[in-house]
Formats: sequence, structure tokens, C-alpha cells
Amino acid sequence: MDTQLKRGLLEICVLATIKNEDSYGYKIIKDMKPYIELSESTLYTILKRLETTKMLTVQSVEHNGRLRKYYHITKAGLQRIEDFKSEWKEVIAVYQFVIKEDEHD
Amino acid sequence: MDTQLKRGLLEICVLATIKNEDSYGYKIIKDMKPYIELSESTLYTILKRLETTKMLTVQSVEHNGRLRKYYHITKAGLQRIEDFKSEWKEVIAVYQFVIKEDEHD
DNA sequence: ATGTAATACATCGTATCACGAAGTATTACA
DNA sequence: TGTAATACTTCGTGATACGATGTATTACAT
Repeated sequence: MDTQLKRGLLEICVLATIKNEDSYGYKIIKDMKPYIELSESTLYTILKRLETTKMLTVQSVEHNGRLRKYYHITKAGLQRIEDFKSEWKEVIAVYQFVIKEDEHD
Repeated sequence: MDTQLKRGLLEICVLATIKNEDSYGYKIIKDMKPYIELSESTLYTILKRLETTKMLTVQSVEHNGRLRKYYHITKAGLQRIEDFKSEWKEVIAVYQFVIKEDEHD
């Protein structure tokens, strides 16, 4: 998918991925893959940002002797998804405008 | 609209605006306004970029003693819109994933 | 006549952000 | 013994939306 088009979707998609169940970096990438691909450097940048903006919280959990960082969505994160849904109406309006066929007169 | 969300839409929206009729900067902004707002600096940056990538051609036309730069979409520009339509299927898939309700088990 | 808004285009600097490259470290399996 | 998969991190770069600012003309109101 075009990089610019992804910009508005990546962050919200990460939130959606951890919405129902806490998850960690490597798994988030795999879960998102069918819908939208992103590199590790991109994901960890986004996770850090979402943490800074309090959209999620982090907890390190030991797994097989190694630490895994589990991410948990916050109320603000859930609200962010709701806001996205509202904004989507505007996006659809733009799309309709773009695909509108020529009115041959 | 959120800046990030706009990133994937602005360029294509400019092309859609001039698709049926050649237009110039100031008018493009006004025509786009109901769907998506952008500043003059943003638009002229985009127009320059679309010219560089051969998505449109420019022609200066005298109007009321002043020069207006009219922009005309090219074949490549029209193709760009078609490509966007194709890509939209992926965008919708992402959206569906984001709004998917929790499966309470 | 004087001021203000609208029209029309251009440039500069900045902040945000996706991403490739590279690195560290462990586990699993051939 | 080597290679892939797992897991997280840092750094530098390029793309791009946007505010600020500037130039210049026309139109209209005070």
C-alpha cells in the first residue's frame, strides 16, 4: 500500500490489533500483516508514540526466560478508535468525490 | 480532518478536481473545500510535485491582465486516479478490521 | 481617497512520520 | 555448526503538510 495512504491507518490499526487482547511487538506485526504491512522500526516508533500519548500502557512480562513487552490499550486509546470511526465519514465523502464520473454534457 | 489521514487523499483529490476541467490554484482550493481543506502553501507544493511527476501540465493564461496558471491532467494523472481506486479495496479491508467488534466469548 | 477583502502565486523553515539499515540477544532446528 | 525465527532498539534520511511571510492586482465599501 502507498506510504502516504498508510499514514492515517497504521496507528489506528495497531490500536485495533491490541484492542481485544494485550499483545507484543513481534505478534502485532504478524497479526497486522494480512491487512497492512509495516517494518519493526516503524512499529516500535508507533508503539513509543502511542505510549507517550497515553493511548496504551506497557508491561514487561517474562516469557521463556526473556522479557516481552506487552501493550494494553487505554480508555483514550479506545476513544481514539471511536474518533477514527467518526472521521471516516469525511474520508468516504472525499472518496466519492474522487471516483465521481464525468458528467458528460 | 487529521493531517495524517489527509496525506493519502490530498494529491488524488487535486487530480480529481481538475479531471473534468482545467483549473488554477485559487479555484482548486475553493472547489476542494467542501471535501477537504488545504492551505495555499500545501496546494502549490502538491501542484509542483504533480507537475514534476508528469501527472499534469501547466499553461499560463492571461486573465484580466494577470497571468493565471491553468493545470491540465495527463494520461498518467488519470491512471493515478484508477490506481487509487484499486488501492481503495485494501483501505476498506483495513477499516473493516479496525471497526470489527469484539467477539465476546 | 483610503482602507480592506478577495484574488493569485511563491518561498522558506519546521515538525511529523515511515522506513531501511544495522545492532544485540536468545531459542529452535537442520 | 549454521541458519532461521523470535524480540526489541537506535540512527539517519526522505517525504510532505503547513504556518508564516511576501508580492501584486482588482473590487468594493467608507
